[in-house]
Amino acid sequence: MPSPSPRIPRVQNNCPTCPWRPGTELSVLDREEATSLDRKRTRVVVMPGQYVFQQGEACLGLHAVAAGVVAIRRSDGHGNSALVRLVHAGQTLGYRDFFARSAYTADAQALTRTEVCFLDGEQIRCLLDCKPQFSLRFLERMSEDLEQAETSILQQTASPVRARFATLVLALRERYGKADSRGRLTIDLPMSRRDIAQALGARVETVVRTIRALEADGVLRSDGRRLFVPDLDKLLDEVEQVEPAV
Amino acid sequence: MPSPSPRIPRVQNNCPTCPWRPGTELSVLDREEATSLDRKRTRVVVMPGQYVFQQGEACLGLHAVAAGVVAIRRSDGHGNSALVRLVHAGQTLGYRDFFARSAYTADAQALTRTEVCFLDGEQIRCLLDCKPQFSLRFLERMSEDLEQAETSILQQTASPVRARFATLVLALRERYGKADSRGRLTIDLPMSRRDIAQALGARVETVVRTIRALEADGVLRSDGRRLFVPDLDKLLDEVEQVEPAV
DNA sequence: CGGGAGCTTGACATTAATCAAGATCGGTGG
DNA sequence: CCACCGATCTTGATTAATGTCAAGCTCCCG
Repeated sequence: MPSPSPRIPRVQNNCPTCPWRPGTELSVLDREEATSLDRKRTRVVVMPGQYVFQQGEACLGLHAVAAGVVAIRRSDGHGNSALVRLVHAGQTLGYRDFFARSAYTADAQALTRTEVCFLDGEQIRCLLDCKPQFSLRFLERMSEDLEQAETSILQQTASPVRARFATLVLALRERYGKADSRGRLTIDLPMSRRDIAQALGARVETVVRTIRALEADGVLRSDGRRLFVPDLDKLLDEVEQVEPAV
Repeated sequence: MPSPSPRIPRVQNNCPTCPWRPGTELSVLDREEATSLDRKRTRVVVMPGQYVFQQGEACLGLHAVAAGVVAIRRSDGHGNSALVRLVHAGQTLGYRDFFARSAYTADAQALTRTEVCFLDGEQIRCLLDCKPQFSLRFLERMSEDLEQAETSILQQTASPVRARFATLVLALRERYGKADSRGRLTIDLPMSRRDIAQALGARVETVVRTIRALEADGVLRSDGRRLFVPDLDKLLDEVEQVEPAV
């Protein structure tokens, strides 16, 4: 079933029984460990536009998204910023700077109403020390993120905005799309034009025009944040590059 | 010859006494552990242009660069590729796909004559399991790499090629530059124009013109792979963006 | 010497950014 | 309920940055 989080699961208010835990790095913890982690856990509700953390703040532990979507942004001092990644319900958040023992080097901004648990750093470090599999899970997780970051670097120079947009839509499909019986796809984008632009490394105007162009070519139709994709293959074609035959 | 790495240290042919080890993630190993790792260690010499590993190959362990420089490249199937990072003597190599338990997702190409040790995966996994600090060191290392990758994503859209080139040169300064008594800098780039272009996400022609422009503005002089920077401040200024006063 | 790879330059094409209005949407207070 | 407001989205005209294509050049290596 392709509907990962249309309705937000009722998240239990403690770690040992948290329905998200099996899917996270915390899955390797036993009940006792989860319980002790839970004791110092705190949870906050973050409204759209608000920040879970911001660049420069001290990183004192790990976050876990219980509901909602969070955008990770990097910005320089000149008003430029890039949306580096989305973090969804059921994922841990802000582990990078925690492991680097540095202050936050990115902003985490809620895109929707979001609930976030905060896990005490000292306890996490303790678990990292005595539970090798815990570290290993994070090594895997960070590998994925690094892999995606590198893909994104390559794509930014190798593909035009149009193809990058298509790639983004396809990536969002799994979480935010649903197909009808005829295979036609509806995708509710979790982000604004501005966010899309920052994720693609382009300007808002360029994103809008790109969407128009795709509409003109019958690849999709767009209504605000809702996209209709009548034929997935056409969208997939957009990702491909023109390559002269040998 | 432009002597890329001034003098290559005489690297001992075994892990426990390897002069590089203290600076790597392997520094947390005790003598015994290093010795056992050494038993299955192999070492190869890789000539410029040759690959330590290539995209798609199975990843069976870790590499460690004993001498030389290795470029990590990602490429798509259309002849595009990006140079995502350089790995220098004294650094481990290829850990990302090892932790992800996947085949290599990048190429590692020697830029100079390079010597590389290969460490058996099974032994590494064993150490990861019983030596928490070993994993932690890799978590730190990967954090840095991820941080740099994200910086690079931002920079690619936030700064023009000229500023990106200046940033690259400044990053290479520490390893490949030397200053004379008057603070004038000479930097021997370890890479070709093509490599520079791929690191900047630009075309070779654009890189050449950018260097010309910097010469015209007196920021540096260039002779093949050798750069002269008469005034470091001017180069630092190139990294800055124009920002209107408040 | 000769040949090829890497480097350089020029002319030109193209993508995407910039600047400048509008249009639309969503919330808020009258 | 409606009018207004700011934020977001859209569109058009223009420009700037970079890519593309096509030569020549240079240097190293056989």
